[in-house]
Amino acid sequence: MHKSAYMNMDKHVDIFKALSDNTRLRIMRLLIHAGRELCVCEITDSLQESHYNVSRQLKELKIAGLVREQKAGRWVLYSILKAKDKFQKFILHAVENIPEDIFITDLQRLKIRLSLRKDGKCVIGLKSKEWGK
Amino acid sequence: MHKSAYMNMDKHVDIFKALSDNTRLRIMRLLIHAGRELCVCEITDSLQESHYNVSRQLKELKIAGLVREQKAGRWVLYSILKAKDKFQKFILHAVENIPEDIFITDLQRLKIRLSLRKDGKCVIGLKSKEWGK
DNA sequence: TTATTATATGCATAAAAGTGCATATATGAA
DNA sequence: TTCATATATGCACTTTTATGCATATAATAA
Repeated sequence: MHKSAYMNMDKHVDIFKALSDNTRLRIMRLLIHAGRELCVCEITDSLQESHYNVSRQLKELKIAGLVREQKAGRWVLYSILKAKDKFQKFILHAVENIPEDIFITDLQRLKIRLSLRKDGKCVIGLKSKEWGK
Repeated sequence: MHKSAYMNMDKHVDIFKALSDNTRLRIMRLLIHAGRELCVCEITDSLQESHYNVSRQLKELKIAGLVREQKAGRWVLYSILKAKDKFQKFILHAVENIPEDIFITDLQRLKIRLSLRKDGKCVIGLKSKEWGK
C-alpha cells in the first residue's frame, strides 16, 4: 500500500505483528502473568528457548512498545509497558484471556525459576541446559 | 518452535497475523464500522485496492475466523463474525478503538458507495477505476 | 588487567508473506 | 448457448521474517 499521512496505521499493525509469533506471544503472557520485571535468563529458562532468540524477540516487543527494559548490573530486566491507549489496553486484555492451559508449562517453569531468586533478584544465569532442554 | 499438544496457540497467533497487514486491518475496520454485510466490490471501492488483493485478504480473514462469507447471486457478502470467546471480543474491541481518523477516507468512500445501493443491495460492480484510483 | 558471565547482534539461509498479472470460476443476462 | 460481470486463484517475483551459529558488548569478579 502507498503510505500517506492520513493512513498511519503502522503502529497498530506493528503491535499485531509483534504478537504474531509463538515465542513473542509466550514472552508476553509470561510477563503479564509475572506482573513484575523478569530478566532474560529467567524468561529463557521458562520458555526453554535459545537465549539469543529470546533476546531478539524481546527487542522486537520493545520496539513495538509492548515491553520496557531496565538494566541492573549484568542483568537486563523486562516488564510489560503500561498501555497508553484503549487499543493497547484491549490488546493486553486479549493476551491475558488466551486460555492459560496453553502456557501452563511456561508458567510452571517460571514459578520454579522465581523460587531461586535471592532477595527478590535473579542471581544465577541460564539453567536451561541443566534443566535438560 | 516445535509444536506439541499443550502448546496449541496457533489459532491465536493466526488471528494476530491476520491483523498484521494494512489492507486486512482496513477491511476489518470497514466491516466493523459498517455493521452489516458488504460485498467485495463495495470493499474494493472503499479501499481503492485491487479487487484480487481484496479478495485474497478477505479469504485470509475468513480462514482466521474473523469474517464470514455469504453468497448472493454473483455477489459475495462478507461480515464480521461474532466473537466466540473473550480473546476475540477484546481483539475486536482493540480494532474498534484504533483512532478513526486513520481510516476516515475509507469510511467516507464507503458512505458514498452504500448510497448507491438499491433496496439495500449492491447493484453495480467495481467503480474504482471511474472513481480515479 | 584478565576472566567470567549476561545479554545482544551480524551473517547466512530457509521459510513465509505480499502483490501484480493473467486466467479461471460462477452466476445471471441476453 | 453465448456473453458479461463479480469474485477467486495459480504463478512468478520480491520482500520480510525466523532462526542457528558465531561473535561482540558490557558489567562484574578475581
